[in-house]
This record gives sequence, C-alpha cells and structure tokens, in this order.
Amino acid sequence: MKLSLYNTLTKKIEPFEPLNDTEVRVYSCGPTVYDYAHLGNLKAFLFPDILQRTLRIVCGYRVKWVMNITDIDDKTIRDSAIGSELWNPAFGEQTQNPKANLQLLTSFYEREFRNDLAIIGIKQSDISSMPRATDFIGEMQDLIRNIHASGYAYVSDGSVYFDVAKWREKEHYGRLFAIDVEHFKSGVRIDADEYSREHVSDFVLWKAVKDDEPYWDFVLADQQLPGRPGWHIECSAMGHALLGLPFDIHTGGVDLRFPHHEDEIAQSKAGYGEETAQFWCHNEFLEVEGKKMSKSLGNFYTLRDLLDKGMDPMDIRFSLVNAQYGSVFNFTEFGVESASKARKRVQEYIYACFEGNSGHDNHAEELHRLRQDFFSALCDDLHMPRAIEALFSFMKSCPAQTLSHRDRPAFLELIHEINEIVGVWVIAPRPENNDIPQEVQDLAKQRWEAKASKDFSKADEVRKQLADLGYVIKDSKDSYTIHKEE
RNA sequence: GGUCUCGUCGCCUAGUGGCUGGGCAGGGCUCUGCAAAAGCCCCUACAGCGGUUCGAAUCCGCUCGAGACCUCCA
Repeated sequence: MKLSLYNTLTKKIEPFEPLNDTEVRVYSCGPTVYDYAHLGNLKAFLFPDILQRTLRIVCGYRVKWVMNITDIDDKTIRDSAIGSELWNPAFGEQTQNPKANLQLLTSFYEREFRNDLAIIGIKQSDISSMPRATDFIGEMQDLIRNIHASGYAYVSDGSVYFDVAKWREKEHYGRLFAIDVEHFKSGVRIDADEYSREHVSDFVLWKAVKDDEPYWDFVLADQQLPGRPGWHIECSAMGHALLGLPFDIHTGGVDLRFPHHEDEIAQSKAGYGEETAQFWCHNEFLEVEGKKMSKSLGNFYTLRDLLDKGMDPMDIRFSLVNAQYGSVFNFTEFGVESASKARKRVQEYIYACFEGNSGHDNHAEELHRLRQDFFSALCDDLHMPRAIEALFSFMKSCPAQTLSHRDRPAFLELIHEINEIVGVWVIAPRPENNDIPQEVQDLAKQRWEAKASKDFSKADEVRKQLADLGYVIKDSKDSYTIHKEE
C-alpha cells in the first residue's frame, strides 16, 4: 500500500515515493539530553516510530531511521557548569573540566532517554543510529568551511554566522514557515540557540568560546576560532553523514519548523549544494487536561512521573498513539484510563481467540475489510484514530466466539501485523499465573473448592486472606483467575 | 495587538453535501451464593444565527466561545 503524508514544504498531503529503491531514509530531530524525557517528547518520538513501522509493515520498504542526540547546546552547558544547582550526584563527581562535566550530564540523560524509549515501546533495534552531536564536530566544521567558501558565512568576534540576507538574494528562505519580511532585520546576529521570529536574523554556525565553557579547536581560512557548534548545524552535518542528501523524510515538532529546520535547509544547500529532505513532517504539540503543558502550570509530566502515578506504559503508548500526529492532542488521566480499558478489551478478544470452541460464522469478508480499513487509514497521513475505529467495529460485528476455526488464525495473523505497528498487545494465549506465589495459588484453590461445596463463609474468609496478601480473585463460569492488586 | 487552528452525544476522538462512526463514562441484561471480571444490548450529537441547496453537522457569511504560536519547550 502507498503512504500519503502531509508535507510542510508544500502544505499538502502528498503520495510518498522513496528517493531510491533500496531503503527509505528518515531523520528525526531527537532530544536535547539535559533532562528526563517529558510527555511532549514521547509524542514527538512516537510519531516517527509509527511512521517507520508503517513504512516497513504496510508499505514494505526497508527503513533507515536516524535520531540524533543533542549533547551540546546552551542548556546542557548551563546545567553542567560548575556551580550549577542542577548537578545531580547520579551524573558522577563534577570535575574542573567543562567538557568532561558536559559529557557526564549528557551521558546520564542519554541513558535515561534510551531507557524511556524502551519503556514506551520504541525499539532500539528499529533505530539504525542515534548519533551524538559531539561525535560529529569535524563534519560540522567541514560544513561551515564549505558555507564560508561559498560566501554565505562570515566571521565576527570569533563566531561564524550565516548571512541570511545574502542567502535570500538567491534562495527562498521561509519554505517551512511564513517569515514576516517586515520584521527581517538584515545583519542582526543571533547568538542564542533559539530566537524570536520577530527578529529573523543571521544565525550562528559556530560560537566563539566563552570562559569556562567546553570548546573545540577550529581553523577557518587560517583563523583560529576555538568554540562550539551552533544549534542548527548538527542536524545538517549528521543527516548528510549518515543518510546522504537529500533523504526521504525529516521529522520534528512543529516548533522546529522555524528557525531550526529552515536554517538546516539553508545551511545544507549552501554547504553541500543539496536539498535536505523531500518530506518534512511535523507533529503537533500536546496539551495536558486542555492546557498547554508547562512547568509553571504544574502540568508538566515526564514519563517517570506518569509511571509513579501507577500508569502502565503500554496504556500511555496507546493513548498517545491513538491520535493523529498532526493534531493537538489533549492528554488527560481519564484519557489514559479510557485507553487502558479499550486496550484490554482488544487483549481479551485476542486471548479469546486462543480459548474455547470455534464458532461457525464465516467472517472472511469482515477480516478482509478490517485489513483494508486499518492499513488504508494509516496510509492516509497515519490516521490512527480511524484505523483503531476499524478494529473496534470489527470486534463489534464479529464477537470472538463466533470466529470459525479458519477465521481465528486469520484474525490472529492480522492483529499480529497491526500490533507490529501499534505495539501494545500480546499475541499469545493468556499467560498462566506463573508469577503468583504457591501459597496464594493454594489459597485460591481452597476457596474455589469451598465455593464448589457451597461453604460460602469459608470461601469469603479465604478471599479475605488473599486480599490481605494483595491478591484479588475473579471468578468466571467454571474457573477463576488471580490478580495482583494494584 | 499580530498570525493561526478549532468548536461533533457527559468526556475523548472520526467523518464530511443525503446512508444513525468508534472508544470511555452511564443504563439494562447474562453469568453469579456474594463480589469482581467478562460478554451482550441500549444510549441518534454535530456552538448560535442567517444564507446557498431538493437536501448541510459537512459549503458561504456573521456572532459567540476555546486553544495555540508570536517567549524556553517536541
């Protein structure tokens, strides 16, 4: 099946065709590792996860997915600086060497980030590489030299800037984001990693070293320019080095359209003479309980915050994934509960397909329609809500007990494929209560026997004992299950 | 103030000129000593006001309301 995607370059949903026939190359702007991943990060990384899974499973492409790790920027420097209140002993002992301190902080958060990815079901094995910016300083310097040689960069006070005004004489600047030319201030230089679009200005490619900050030696046209890279240059260099330009799809949050991605396009074109990517795809932000997530509103959640609240990471994944990436998503606790119930219903259906007797209805047609509807919804700009709807509609019209011995394996095969993308279910028979202590299992058995012999006071007494041990018994018609109390 | 998006059943999310979308909550039933779980059934909405049309939640206009960006954020 062919995928269509909204392309920020053209502001249209366009059919996707790979640039070469060996593999689809995807670059995702990854995290700046100065803190734990928050909900918004998760949404931003679940989007390319669903994208690459769809490209592989539904479209049948080989995919090369690169997600960078930004381990050098204003914030990582600030938080790792000597005297920083944000220094956490878990990073290790702070040294007198700024570069070593930076590395201690970023490697800590990078480990945590990789762990968080695993927790929400983004597989390390699906990501072909997660390059660190600091491992590509040489490539960035080469790129800056190229840009300088082609006349679009100049040196000022030991820093190197991109000459946007000059670039605009030749190329369209503002391809991803409508830049207000009225506010364009020619020759104004911006040193910070981020800046207001009201002050579109020359952005920094290389920042001159400051006291007590990490730096790398750099020679540009016989000038010694010790310093460190600007924010935008890393993605240009790593995308070029690892995927080659132009590659197929570049993803990131909507906030990155400008200036980050706009500048990436300009740099790469100026330095490499190539377009960056044929598709630029941006995920919308999420809100929490109807409000923008922010530290000041107190609704700012990291993944670990949510796990501490007792949420199941698979419910969080399902909740976030069951939304179209391009729409603002309202994350609520009730929404996670809803997602949890819905997810369990599907899981019950799957278990039921392994249990009991087969029905006699022929659901081949509905199965075919489910396959068609689910995957075509995904192929329409990753429209997951519509895809999931197809699954529930199927379950409604075809209860598990009615599936014939032929339909059951067919359904399981299909749900397995679906799960290769959604990734929140277990396609296997209901697990035995293996992790339940023997003592608890014995008590549960005693209760069942007492109940069978109509000794209800004994049965209730044993149930009480089990409750004290933290276990709940759920009876069905002719058996029971033991659950650990949450 | 500027730019933009959006208002769909109690809540969340689809749809998009005609055919009662899905999930959660809620109600009923089945099962059951009780409880829980599970399953089945029910629950006819599209902010308001005009207009276009044989027909609009879906197109156009206005009004009201909400949110986002413009400031660090994915």
